[in-house]
Amino acid sequence: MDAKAILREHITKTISIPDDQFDHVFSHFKLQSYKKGQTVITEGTFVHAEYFVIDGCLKSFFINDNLKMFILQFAMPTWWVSDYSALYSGNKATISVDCITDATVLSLANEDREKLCKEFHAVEHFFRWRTNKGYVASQKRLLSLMNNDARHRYEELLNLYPQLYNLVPKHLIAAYLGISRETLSRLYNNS
Amino acid sequence: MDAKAILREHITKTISIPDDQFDHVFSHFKLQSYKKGQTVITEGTFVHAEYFVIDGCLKSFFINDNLKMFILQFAMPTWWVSDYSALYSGNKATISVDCITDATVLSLANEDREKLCKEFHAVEHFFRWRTNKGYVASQKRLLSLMNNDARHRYEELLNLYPQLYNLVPKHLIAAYLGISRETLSRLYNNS
DNA sequence: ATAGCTGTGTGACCTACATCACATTCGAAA
DNA sequence: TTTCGAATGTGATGTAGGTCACACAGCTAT
Repeated sequence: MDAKAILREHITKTISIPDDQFDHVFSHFKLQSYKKGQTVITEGTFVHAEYFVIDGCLKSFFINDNLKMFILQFAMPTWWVSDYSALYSGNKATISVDCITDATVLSLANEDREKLCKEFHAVEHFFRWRTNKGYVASQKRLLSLMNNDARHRYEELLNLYPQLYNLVPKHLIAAYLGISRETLSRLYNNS
Repeated sequence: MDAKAILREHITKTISIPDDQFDHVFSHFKLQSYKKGQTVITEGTFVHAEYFVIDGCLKSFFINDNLKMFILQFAMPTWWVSDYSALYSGNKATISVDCITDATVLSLANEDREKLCKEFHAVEHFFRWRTNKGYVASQKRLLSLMNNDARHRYEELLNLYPQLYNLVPKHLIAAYLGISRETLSRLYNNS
């Protein structure tokens, strides 16, 4: 299935949209390929677009003053990723996005999204629901972080995304869970 | 300023809307008063509405198996609060909402919000942006929870919402920060 | 093949915070 | 004004997870 079909299928889970309208919408997306390790959004620079993942795996992450990394999101196919705080506000990025594997994405510029939302009520509806889901997921993760210990969160993550176990280096999983790589290593080895 | 004017002012920060349209929108809201301690959403029951705070302070919270409480949000005037996970999905609530002080809110039923979003493109736009902001705030809090220690998060909270210090009992602030009330007490005494 | 880098395991030790127990203060109701 | 419960302070002690240090395995590029 090509990028266009994947996006179409993704969108039509939330709204229905006639072919010609979708063609118009799709014309605003740009297909981009990245190599493993390449950076898509760099902390400290302006953010112009958000990205819909077609293939591969990206991460959005924050690096604190002690150079410790925290991962906000692993972005798998059909997920959206960006620094939304920076994108919506027009400020410089505080988080970065890069590629854990070779990746193909569809990029959508901020002003194109806003233009499309204005043109088509249904597109606005789609993006409202996409963010709704993101918001709910983020709240869930907040609760889990406060409520559950590291082992519990680790099992939760692997249940939700079994692919991650083989796809993503363990120290990145630790950075997502909010624990050190050593603690993660001990979690699944010593009992 | 009455409830209608407060809502109008709140909405027109994001969209512009003619008087007659706003009147129609407003007619779907129901003004409700609660006493301190009253419950607005009860865990385990179905959720039908979301709430726009006119006056007072509410909290949305989760209680785990050990009866430990975690606060997701303090809802102050012009904030929205509900169990959005339950509201959007139609499932029973996993979090509760109650009143820290006497409170006045405008309730908006889920199907009325969806109806209004369908009727007026601008209303859909408004709700998209409201959720955008919530999503960004939630991500920020996630990062802070992973990145910063308790003292840092405490100061962050008080900077952002100085009113909370006098308005809200300390053990609730602790439940928001994800620490025990004892630890919070030690934070600002034995400094 | 060798060098070098990235990822991972593991021991020793440290620390922020939790938990438990009890004392104290304060505000609201009787 | 007394009483009672909710909120808060504080000491003693426990523990999950962090940090540091070092070992070693497996790629990749020369």
